[in-house]
Amino acid sequence: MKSVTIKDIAKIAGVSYATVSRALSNSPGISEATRARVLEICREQGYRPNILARSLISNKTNVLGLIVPDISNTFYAEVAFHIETYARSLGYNVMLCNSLSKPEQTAKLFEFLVGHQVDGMILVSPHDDERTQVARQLGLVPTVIIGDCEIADSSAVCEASSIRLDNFAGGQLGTEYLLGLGHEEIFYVGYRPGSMTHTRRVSGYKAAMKAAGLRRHVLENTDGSSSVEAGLRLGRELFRCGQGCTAVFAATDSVALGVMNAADECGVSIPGDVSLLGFDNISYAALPKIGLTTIDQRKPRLAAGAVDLLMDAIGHPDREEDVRRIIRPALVERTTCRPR
Amino acid sequence: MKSVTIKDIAKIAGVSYATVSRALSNSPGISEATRARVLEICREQGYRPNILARSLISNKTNVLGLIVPDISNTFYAEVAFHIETYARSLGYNVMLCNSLSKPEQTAKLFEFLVGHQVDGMILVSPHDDERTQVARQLGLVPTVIIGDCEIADSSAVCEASSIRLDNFAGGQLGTEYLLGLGHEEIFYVGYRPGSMTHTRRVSGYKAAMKAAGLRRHVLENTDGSSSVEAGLRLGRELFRCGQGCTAVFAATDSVALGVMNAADECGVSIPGDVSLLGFDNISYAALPKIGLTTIDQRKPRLAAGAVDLLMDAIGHPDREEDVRRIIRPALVERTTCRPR
DNA sequence: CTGTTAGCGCCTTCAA
DNA sequence: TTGAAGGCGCTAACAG
Repeated sequence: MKSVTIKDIAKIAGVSYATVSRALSNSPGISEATRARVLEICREQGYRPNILARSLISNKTNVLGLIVPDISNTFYAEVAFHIETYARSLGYNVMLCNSLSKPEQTAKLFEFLVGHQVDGMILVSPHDDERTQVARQLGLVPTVIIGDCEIADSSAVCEASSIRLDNFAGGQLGTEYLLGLGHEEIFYVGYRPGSMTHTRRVSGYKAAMKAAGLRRHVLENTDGSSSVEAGLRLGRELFRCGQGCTAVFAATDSVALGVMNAADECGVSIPGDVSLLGFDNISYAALPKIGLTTIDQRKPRLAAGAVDLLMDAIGHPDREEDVRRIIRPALVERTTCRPR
Repeated sequence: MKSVTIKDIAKIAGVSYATVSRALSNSPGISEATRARVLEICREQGYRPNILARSLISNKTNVLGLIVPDISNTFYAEVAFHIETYARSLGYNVMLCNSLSKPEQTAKLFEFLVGHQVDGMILVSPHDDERTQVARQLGLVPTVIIGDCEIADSSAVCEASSIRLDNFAGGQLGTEYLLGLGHEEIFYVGYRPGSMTHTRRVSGYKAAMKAAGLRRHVLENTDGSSSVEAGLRLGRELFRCGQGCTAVFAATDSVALGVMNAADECGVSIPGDVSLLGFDNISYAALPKIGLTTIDQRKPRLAAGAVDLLMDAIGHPDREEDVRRIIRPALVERTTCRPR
């Protein structure tokens, strides 16, 4: 497994290291003859450049760090896929890490990636305390955050560019859609306090309901995270004491899935008795048996936007300003909503 | 963004580079006093080691390359998650790449990762031609393949250790389960020729059917890959010309999902009229509304096994033998199968 | 056009 | 206990 270096090639070709280096990097100032000969020898010997050594000099690795909570969650997996694909097309490679949404773990990973000299970092983080934790490290390397940059219940703001969906508009859009269908008793289920994302979504819902002169009903989820189980619990609660609800706007698709399950249990038909609207458009939502109508997070755009922002930040390391990109949400109609 | 180096620290502390290096690496032969002082200065200055430079000397990066077809596919995402988590616990980081199952892309990625001096490589590849492509590169770095190592329709074998599910046993196990439920007209749907994995699965099915003295029915999928759409097409074909089938054994869960959908369309009840068994146990299968009974791929074990094999290969680079680990399949009972 | 030299950031002998 | 010097693989001046 001993790898052949530029020196070995030089020796065989009977030239200096520098000449070999020139031949490899397409530098000018070398005759076609020697270049061809050197390249040929490289091929024969199975030479492959040591990218590390190269990076050490150029001070550029062409590697981006990417931290997501959990790659086995389809939402993050899709975002990661798009980031990787797009970054690669721009000549960058991605080093992916799972933070498990643990602040200390995130900080460690950040540290590690910086040590690895990544050219930039993308942090996907829906947890406010995670971002609070890395806040002080943000100056170390150009960073883009996917998600909210503000921290709920505080005035802190991360010093990094960011891109996110307009969650307020999403909450509004979804609510107005249900309103347009003739629903009036619309319940917002699964609001998770302490998350800026959730706070914005529910605000959109409230604003739309208020504008329509209707009563707002919010079921809070006090779990640490949104899950099918949380949705199931909340759904049971809702359907058991059936309060005349005709439509449910779930805080996330996972929660919606749980609500669906609860509806089955309680003999509530969706969309016969109750319409159900999700938020995120995770891939499960599109499954034939699910067919969840939902608000799309526009993952490809989110991913591409984040990479673009990062490229920009890398290109202008001295610029002292951050930019926030906010994407307009879109409604994906499937089969879980019906006019009243 | 200028990073502080060991030299800067040395200058400030008024010692030599070497002393700083010793302080950082816990080497013996340095007084506690200076060590403490140096470390303190490092903290103050925000020093962080350049892992690249370190790797250049040690000839070890503590990075593993991981190539999967597509991380947005939940199956690979889960495997990747387990690999990353386990590898990290062993002090390794993972560099993840999506091959899109394109042989040339895979070869390029392999090349890149080798150039990056990864200590080892894990290749998840269900496509025979992809492995054919990288076969010649396998000697460059310790490699473990997750999946079949043999190539269908050829006698070629990859020179690398490998780990995979016992697909033959899985085919058998599933078939025997359906048999035990009293089914006799069992159709194997979605066999994809040219894939060793599929070939093994269908062989298991055939063997079990033969042993029971029953007729085998195999519906081939001539698409390049297994998908919900392929399953939908095959399911329609099957249910339209209803040949007395009472149970379907789908080649993969994705195919099973498509079959479910086709059943809905054709007014066939699952499991009322027809039992449905999948293969893989992707996360969709566990969703309440799906509840697919299936053969589990045991992803955590697959992942851990692959990493263990790789660690072993890295530890013994001169060993000239490959090992094949084959995992026993397990049945996951949910709600899509019923006694006849 | 080609070779020599220095150095990227770090570690590791070998002396002192 | 500490310092000086060499080198990992490669690039980038500067000479020749």
